[in-house]
Amino acid sequence: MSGYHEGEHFRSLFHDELASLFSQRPTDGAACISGGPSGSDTLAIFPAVNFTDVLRGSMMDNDALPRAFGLSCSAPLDVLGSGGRTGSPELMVDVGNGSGSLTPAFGCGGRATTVTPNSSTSSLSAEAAGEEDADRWKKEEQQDEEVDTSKKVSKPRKQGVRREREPRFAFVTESEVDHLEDGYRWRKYGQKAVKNSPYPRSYYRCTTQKCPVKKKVERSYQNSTIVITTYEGRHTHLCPATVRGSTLLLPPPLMSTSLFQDLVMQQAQQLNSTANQMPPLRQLEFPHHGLLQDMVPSFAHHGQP
DNA sequence: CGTGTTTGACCAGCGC
DNA sequence: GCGCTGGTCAAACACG
Repeated sequence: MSGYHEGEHFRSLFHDELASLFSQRPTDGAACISGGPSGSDTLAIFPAVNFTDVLRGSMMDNDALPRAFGLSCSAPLDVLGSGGRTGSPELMVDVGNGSGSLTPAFGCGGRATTVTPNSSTSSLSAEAAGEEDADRWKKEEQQDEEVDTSKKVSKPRKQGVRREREPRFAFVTESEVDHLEDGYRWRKYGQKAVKNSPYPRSYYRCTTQKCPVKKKVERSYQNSTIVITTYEGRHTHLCPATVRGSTLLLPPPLMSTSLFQDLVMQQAQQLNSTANQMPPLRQLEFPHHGLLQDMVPSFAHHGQP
């Protein structure tokens, strides 16, 4: 779809932040989980927080995630779609500096982050493109209201049906593989060249019937080892990898990556939903890998509408 | 044959 | 109006 011109600004910020992130040298304060896709490690970067605390806290406290990203709890989250808008609300993380910059999420609040060779480094922006979408959707709303009387569309478009606002979450992963295994099955439906980037952007759709989730995968033009995965929407089904027995059957890297992404998405979605609607997730135990299995039953609940 | 990928065409929105 | 760009579609193709 169009209207992503604001996204160019976002992408610019995005890449700048990435560049600064990966140019930083390690210190303490960055939490991580090990294990990653395709045999590499995944580091989940959080600004000056301990991931264990994030997870533990998040299981018990809806403010944990925004705190983890250095967001003030007073105004960390702006749930769009509340202004009389229909459809699912958009989760937008206002990073709190008023500029829409991703600095707190990626800049680690002035702290550096460990990135080891051979490692895959992941960071998350819950609705990284929130601000752009806010504007875009306002426009779309206007267009929706104007309804297609003037549009000459060869293909029939749903009339009178408002597009639902899907939550979007961007993951930044350092990996040599473009399409990171995350436990879900995806069907590629498009690929486009990205402006100012030698790397194309791939479009994937969840293959599960009626599941609206899509994701975009592209590489950073500044650092070809960085893969930016943007998820849009929420799964209406269980993770196939989880359903197939248990994640214990998955190789550890896959397991942790999937669970990590699931976890963060879950958290973001949980933050996005009205409080207390979701069943409480079980407390996690970290960093014991084996205890990750305890997460599985909990995650079996998420993605449920 | 079912599933997934590739790829060119198409559409919509924006800026000039 | 035109060109550019992001996003999607769908036919052709590949593969197990």
